[in-house]
Amino acid sequence: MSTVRLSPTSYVVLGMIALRGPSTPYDLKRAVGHSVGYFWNFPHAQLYSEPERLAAAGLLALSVEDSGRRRRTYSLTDSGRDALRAWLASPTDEHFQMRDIAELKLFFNEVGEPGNVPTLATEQIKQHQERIAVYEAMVERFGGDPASRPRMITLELGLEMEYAALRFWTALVEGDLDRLRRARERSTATPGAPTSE
Amino acid sequence: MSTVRLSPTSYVVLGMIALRGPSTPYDLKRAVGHSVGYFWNFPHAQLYSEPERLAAAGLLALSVEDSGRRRRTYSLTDSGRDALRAWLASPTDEHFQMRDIAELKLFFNEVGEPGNVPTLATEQIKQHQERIAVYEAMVERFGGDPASRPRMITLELGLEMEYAALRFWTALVEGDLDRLRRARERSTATPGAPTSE
DNA sequence: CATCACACGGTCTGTCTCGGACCGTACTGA
DNA sequence: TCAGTACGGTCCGAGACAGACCGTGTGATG
Repeated sequence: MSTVRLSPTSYVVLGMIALRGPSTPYDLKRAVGHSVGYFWNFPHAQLYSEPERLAAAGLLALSVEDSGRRRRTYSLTDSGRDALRAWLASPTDEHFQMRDIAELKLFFNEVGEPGNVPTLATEQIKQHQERIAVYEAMVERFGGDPASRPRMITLELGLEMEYAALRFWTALVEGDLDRLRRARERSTATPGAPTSE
Repeated sequence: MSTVRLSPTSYVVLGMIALRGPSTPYDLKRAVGHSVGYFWNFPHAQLYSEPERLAAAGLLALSVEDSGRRRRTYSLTDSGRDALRAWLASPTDEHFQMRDIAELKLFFNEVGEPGNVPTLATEQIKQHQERIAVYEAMVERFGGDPASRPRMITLELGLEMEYAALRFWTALVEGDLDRLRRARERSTATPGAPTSE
């Protein structure tokens, strides 16, 4: 019941249980696999340790069922729901973080062979196309279901990002970054002044 | 001289030293701050411990200078350069990872108040605009310098991503995700088949 | 009926990562 | 001479992470 620091991972767990109802870690593991997992990956071991922490903090309630195989089912307590709601309503200060090995390699490419870049770009184009196809398939499968509609919205963000990357690597391999730049400026209704901090 | 596992962080260190020449951790800290740091953040403490590991593995050479303040200067060894080059030439298997708290909140928003979403979106729009302004300023400052040109290219990727996010949140707040979708499809020369597997 | 393979459900471990608090040391200028 | 502040660095505890590993049921097979 002591207070703990809640990390994003904590909120993923709370959130998943809020959306799905009482769940075992294994349930979470599978559910995460084809939803949040796409844009916030973490090892499945966390889905066993994290609920334990949250239960210790009183945000989840544990009920152990022992018929046949041992199963720990966690459900949201009132204070768990409160914590989640408070987080959802709180301002988001951090900017998103990208971790892109390809971008790193590009940054340091001067040190290596010039030939590396086209290869890299070609790989990336393929990967992003594949990922786009996966996302599109998900939209196709679940897009019709009104119940899952709200969660599908984040897919649009994901797609937008994938396309952005795809356009970049394509332009790079075609040596046409300027056109990219121009298209970008055209596509956005004038971003306005940077609202000096 | 024993072998170590090289993480992306290791390559950031090797890469920075390759680009800048011999450096102290503090140099790296500052250099990272206004370059790689934008798309691959890590705590500065790593910039003290990581070079040590790399030196132990023979990829960096340490020279301690003791005039006045103690300074550890690391420089690239041949095998360090080789390791970096090999990495640059190696295929990149992992997809990029995003960590976006705002996206998480959006995903779980059904659980909270409906009013949260517009607020969130507005915040995000502002943040992305600010970040775009920072990037543009960097382009303006360094874009003219041919020496730093290669490294500027990654800024284009960053900008492309920022604009993608900006467009998404803008569309969301305007309730016009469909237009976003259509614009996306128009903007890309047909992505082609997902190249099975 | 025995047993084997395999999906299920879960645990554990060691190593790295992450922030952030904290601490001397020089230089600067009042 | 002293305070303030940039410099340069260390340390620590909590979490994140990958991945090896392990019991348990179940259905197929001989």
